[in-house]
Amino acid sequence: MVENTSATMRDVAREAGVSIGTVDRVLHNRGRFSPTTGERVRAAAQRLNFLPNQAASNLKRAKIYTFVAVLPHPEQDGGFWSQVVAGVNRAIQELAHHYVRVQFAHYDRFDPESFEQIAAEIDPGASDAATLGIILAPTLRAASRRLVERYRSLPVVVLDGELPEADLLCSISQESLEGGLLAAKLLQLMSPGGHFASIVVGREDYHLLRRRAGFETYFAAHNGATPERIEADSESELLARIEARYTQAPPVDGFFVTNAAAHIVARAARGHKSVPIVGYDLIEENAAQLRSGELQFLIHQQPEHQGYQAVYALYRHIVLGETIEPQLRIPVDLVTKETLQFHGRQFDS
Amino acid sequence: MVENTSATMRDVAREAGVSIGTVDRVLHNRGRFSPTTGERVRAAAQRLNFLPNQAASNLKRAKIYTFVAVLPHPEQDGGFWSQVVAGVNRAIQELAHHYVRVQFAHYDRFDPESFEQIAAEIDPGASDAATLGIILAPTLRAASRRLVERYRSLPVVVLDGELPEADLLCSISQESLEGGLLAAKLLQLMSPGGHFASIVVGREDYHLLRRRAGFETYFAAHNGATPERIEADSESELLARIEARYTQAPPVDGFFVTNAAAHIVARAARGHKSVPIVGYDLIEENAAQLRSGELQFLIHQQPEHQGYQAVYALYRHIVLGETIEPQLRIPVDLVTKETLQFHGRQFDS
DNA sequence: TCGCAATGCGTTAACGTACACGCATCGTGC
DNA sequence: GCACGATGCGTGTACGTTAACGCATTGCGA
Repeated sequence: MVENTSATMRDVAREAGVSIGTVDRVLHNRGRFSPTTGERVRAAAQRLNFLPNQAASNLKRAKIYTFVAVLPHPEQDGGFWSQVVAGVNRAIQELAHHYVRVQFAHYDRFDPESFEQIAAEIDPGASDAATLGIILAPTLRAASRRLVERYRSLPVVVLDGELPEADLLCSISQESLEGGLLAAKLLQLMSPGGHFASIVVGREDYHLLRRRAGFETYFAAHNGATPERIEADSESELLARIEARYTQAPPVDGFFVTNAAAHIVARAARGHKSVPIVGYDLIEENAAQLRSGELQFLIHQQPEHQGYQAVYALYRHIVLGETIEPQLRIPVDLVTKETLQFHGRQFDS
Repeated sequence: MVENTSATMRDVAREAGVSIGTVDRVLHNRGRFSPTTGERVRAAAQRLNFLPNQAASNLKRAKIYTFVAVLPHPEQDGGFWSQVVAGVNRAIQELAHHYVRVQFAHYDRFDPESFEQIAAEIDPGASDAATLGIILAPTLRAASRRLVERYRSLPVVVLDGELPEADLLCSISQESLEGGLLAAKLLQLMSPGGHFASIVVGREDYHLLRRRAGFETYFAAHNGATPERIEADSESELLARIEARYTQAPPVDGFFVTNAAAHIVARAARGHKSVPIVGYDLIEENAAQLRSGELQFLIHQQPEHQGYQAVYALYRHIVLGETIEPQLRIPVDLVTKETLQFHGRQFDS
């Protein structure tokens, strides 16, 4: 399959008729060699298919790689972000001997000011403790864009969202359109011909708007219906809006909640005619309401996995120098009352 | 968070008042040290929270690790297994410099003889080329059990299935019950009160039987109905059985196909009244029928990811000496006609 | 008591790369 | 003709672990 015994610098040196010090300078482009020597060394490396041994290189360098994870406060969105943090921490554990350190910088998902503040604290300098890579949850679209722009030199991994037109190392996320399309199909199965509403909490979040777009696309293609839109800029505002909506006509036959706030919609629905709700994220409140039958379907987006993969993407790019796939698709993991039991002890009924 | 500068063997040696050679012998348990020294070294290691630096260890050892992947022929199950192979190959690529080699051993999923034959060829010896770990797809349950028993000394990673009562390093798989429960719920949404049938191709496959069990559990709990069972031992036999079934009463209102054979059921259904079909796996035929509307839902189980993770589980256990989670849950990734577009270029409509 | 084996433990040379040093050589300016 | 900087390249050591080697010390039977 793949040749296992790759050539070493010593081999290249012998092949090129120079010392391994020269090979090092040529391959790392740190001057002090003549053009002809450089050419000879590069040719030799090519010929022997030389690839540096990262283990050895790492061992010698023993430099500390600091990444920063820019995420909403862990307790926001019903603790959703703490699941991302857990995945980041698991990766840190595994990478304990690989000179990787991750700093957390948490902001308030509903306060762009707080984002700007922590963004300013990132140190992209050249010191030993300087930040070398960024993990970013782009719930605040404009501010996130500015962040990427500001630290243009640093690789950025975006998770749980998209940041179009930004220059990213990689984005890790579910396809937002996919979730919206699936939610639409499920709601239509549960209430054929019904009048539905999609809910976005935090208008700045591109990911949520795209989920809504997927949702609306489905109906546009299937029965030409236009679902209603409900928006809010905080969870308390959402609660009030849903309660108000219940007093108006026509009645809503089902809700698509584009983020973890489904439990709030279900709470507002208590005491009224029960309608199906499809939402996102396996946070505790949502799980409880799934179990009680107040929510029908949840789309889980494996936040733990996303956090874990984000750290590894940076690690593999920065430390190992590997090429990273620019997109990592997170599957649409559908959870119902019956399948909750397979999602970890904390949700066992 | 986590201390980054972990202690080295030299630190442990100083702390315990012995040489680093002794530390090595104690920590690797290769004799030639007194019980008291052993205790002192272990205590020192504990105190300093010593964890070996894998880069250094690997660098020195430079031994080749050979794994074997025991899988059905890639083209079986509509090419499903070639997707697993692709994931294995991706992992091999990434581990090119980490002294890992994987041999493929393919068997015929419907012929236990062929399994025994390749099983006999595994070399668990002590030579340099000896097999050090096994990746196994347990579609043939009894033979798989014998394989694990026979090479008891080797760690085994099972993927795309379960092998209860066997001593495994790790199993990577969707929860079979989960898929069955979800399929049942979807079919019931599509044909409320309908009469359904579950299909198992290859009675030896425990995974498929468990999926059926999940399916039947759902109905037992919800309306007390008992879905019908259809079985076959090859795809051609299945085709015949389904065609025959269409001539009998009562009509079936929906099929749950527990593996990739959904396209065969859909083919047999042509010309008859269309009923919903829920099946598994995003192979080409299934994707085409999903697009044409002959299949309604497919449960994708990320075969590529499973193959990739299987290699890494062995690598992390054998080469890095890490502790492996005994279960890796693969999410239930639900695909519909509308969301097919997000599953790679080959399925673009 | 001697001798040989077994046991206990320290020393040391790799593994492949990074990087600081330092020795030549050559060209240039005064 | 000498000093001096720039250029070219080799040497040596360090990173942390492994494992072979070999020097002590102890045990035990004769």
